[in-house]
Amino acid sequence: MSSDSNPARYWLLKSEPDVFSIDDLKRKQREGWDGVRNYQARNSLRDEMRPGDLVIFYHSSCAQPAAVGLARVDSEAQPDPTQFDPASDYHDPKSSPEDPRWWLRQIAYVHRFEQPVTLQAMKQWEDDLDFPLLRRGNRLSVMPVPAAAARRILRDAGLKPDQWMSS
DNA sequence: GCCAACGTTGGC
DNA sequence: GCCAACGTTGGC
Repeated sequence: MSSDSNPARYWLLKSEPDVFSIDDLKRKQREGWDGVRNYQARNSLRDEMRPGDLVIFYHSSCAQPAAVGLARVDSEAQPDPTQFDPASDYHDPKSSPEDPRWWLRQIAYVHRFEQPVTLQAMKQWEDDLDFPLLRRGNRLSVMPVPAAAARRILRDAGLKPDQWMSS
């Protein structure tokens, strides 16, 4: 729940569907979003997200890059345990449990779009709405989504307002 | 598979 | 602190 003066924010999380898709999240219902190893994305995860914020789930590096569903931030920041695991691809020997470098959030499934909103379609918007995804060369895997862009995506995905507003 | 864009690393 | 080299991302 959020007050008018402190509205929920919107985020976009990229995932390669061959690795972890919206259907995987739907099946598991909740997932620790681990493996983020970029400082800007880390700062969003650790410092800026709040439980209850909505997440646009985006499929990248695939035949049809697109926003494919909705999720919700479902925890405070937690140290990403993969950074301490020498067997993990995400192991970071320079990090320590006393001063973790990488953080994650639990993400809860909300909805799988019946109509994905493709990157191609978003690029045809008459205005990029200051959406970082549409900026040239963008590589962030965790990014804020301006409210106007989030509304546009949800509308184009065929959702009505009462299907996504938190209650 | 190509390659533009960007982040990180490390020598100096 | 600069910056060239290198690695990664991700659309195409």
